[in-house]
Amino acid sequence: MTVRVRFAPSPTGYLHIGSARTALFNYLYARHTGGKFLLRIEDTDLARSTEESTRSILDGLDWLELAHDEEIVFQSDNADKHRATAKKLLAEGKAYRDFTPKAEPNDANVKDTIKDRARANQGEKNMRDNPYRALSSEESDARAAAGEPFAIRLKVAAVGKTSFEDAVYGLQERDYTETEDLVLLRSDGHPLYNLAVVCDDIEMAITHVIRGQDHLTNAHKQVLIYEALGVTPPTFAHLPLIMAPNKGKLSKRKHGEVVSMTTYRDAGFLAAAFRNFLALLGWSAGEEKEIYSLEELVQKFSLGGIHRSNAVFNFTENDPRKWTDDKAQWMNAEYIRTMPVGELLPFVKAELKSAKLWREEYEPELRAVTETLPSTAAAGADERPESVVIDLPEHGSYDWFIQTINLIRQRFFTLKDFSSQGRAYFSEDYDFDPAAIEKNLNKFPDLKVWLPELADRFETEFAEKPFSEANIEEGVKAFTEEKGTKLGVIMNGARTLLTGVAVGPSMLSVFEIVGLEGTVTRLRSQLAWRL
RNA sequence: GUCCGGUUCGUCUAGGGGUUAGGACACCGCCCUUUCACGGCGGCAACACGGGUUCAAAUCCCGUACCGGAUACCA
Repeated sequence: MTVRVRFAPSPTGYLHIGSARTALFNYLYARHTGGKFLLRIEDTDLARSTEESTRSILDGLDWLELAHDEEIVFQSDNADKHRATAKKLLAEGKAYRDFTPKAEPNDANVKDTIKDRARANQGEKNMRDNPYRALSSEESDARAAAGEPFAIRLKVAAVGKTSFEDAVYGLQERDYTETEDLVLLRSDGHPLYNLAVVCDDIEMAITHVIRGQDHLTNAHKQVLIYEALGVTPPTFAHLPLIMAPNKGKLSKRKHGEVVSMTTYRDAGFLAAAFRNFLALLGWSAGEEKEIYSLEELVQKFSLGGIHRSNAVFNFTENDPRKWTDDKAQWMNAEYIRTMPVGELLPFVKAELKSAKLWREEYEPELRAVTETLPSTAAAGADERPESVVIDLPEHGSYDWFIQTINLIRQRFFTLKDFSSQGRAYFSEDYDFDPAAIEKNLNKFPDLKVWLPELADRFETEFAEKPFSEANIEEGVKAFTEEKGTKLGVIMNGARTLLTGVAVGPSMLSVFEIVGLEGTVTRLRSQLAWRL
């Protein structure tokens, strides 16, 4: 039988990290088994569901590149079928009408109210004491015909237990006395979650239900409905939860943006890196390896590798450096630094475009995506050259662009860095970091004269000679000796003027990448000095 | 309360009767170096607790503690 799984979010907010992982695991399982990955929007809670939220969830899945098969199912479209199913169970005597007036909704702290009620019922609560359970069908029909409102509840047997084999948590058993006669249909005719899920899963021919562990007890209720319907339940696989650093609930309200997928997209994360990170939160292939391509994840994924214990998504509020999980940040940096540059290029292009730094000269990118480019191969490559600049491509050309990206990405963490820290490589209009000025320029006032002087030297010296690393090094060293200063003073001063920041690749590479003309102009510029 | 689940470095985790308890991130140190958030090398750091079974327990069993989930005419 072909595996069919589904991701079934309720559209009451953006795609958060927990749902994203659930979606990913469903996707991986489907691809691993050659099955189908379906999407169902559980929008039956009219009050809370929004179209905007649906769109945002779709955006998130799209960003993570978790493409679904077949048409999206909107649960609200199936309400009639759900009602029909409830009525069928009623007709068969497997459910009954409950004429108890609907309890007052206490919106305030529903959760607490429920808990208090449950605690109050402790010990002696008989789940089968509903007076309408035993009402004769004649009387029930009569009261319904008279227009008396009623909910439809499933008639759960008095003795016995539900049981199923969870693919993650193993054999799960629950005594009937722990489960009340659950409501299938509200008195206003609105079908309830457990009914809707079972009906839809049957209709969609779902074979494996992979979802959060918070649904474990729902699974028992759903098994009851499957049994009443005479349908074999699917295989359940419940996932451990992702918790906040204090091991409490990770919530949108309390933790805000860190839990939203769009945050990561907007912060310059690569979907591949985030997927990789997510996959390792609650699942492991049982080997000492961290970087997995999507293909490898698909190939190695198994329900058996899913953990039973919750995982903490670790971050520190109010610490800009640790605004999100360290490992996620590292993973992203690792991808940016080591993935084939051809694969990275489209993302860099998008980033530069949005920062208005993209030039048509960089364009012939098709070649890049298909060809393997100079060194810095895939993740796991044994060596990372300090500089990958090999020759002197025309400044601003396509080849120059590739080499520049390859050079600067070695110290980058996100795609955003290409347009912020890397701005000076693509534009003459870049800012100077005051700390860099202080550290590399102000401390050595002589540089105000020396650097323009160096520019003159470069201009004459490289009129004929190629402006290449070896030659530059020779020139700068001679200049340094003449001035009786240290190489670092000149280099770091130049770095600040040329790039605006105090950190970056080897200065020789920077000179070469910026080019003779740019270097000369920037060394002569007094812009930074005025700050 | 009751039911269900969980507990290995700060975090993600490997290991499921005999291991110096492994890796990754983070942190710290050293090296490289013109800078650095790159890279290299190294360090710190964990089996929740108590019983039992066994020649031998992180690993199996029981209990306790703690954490989480569930409890609804929400999804």
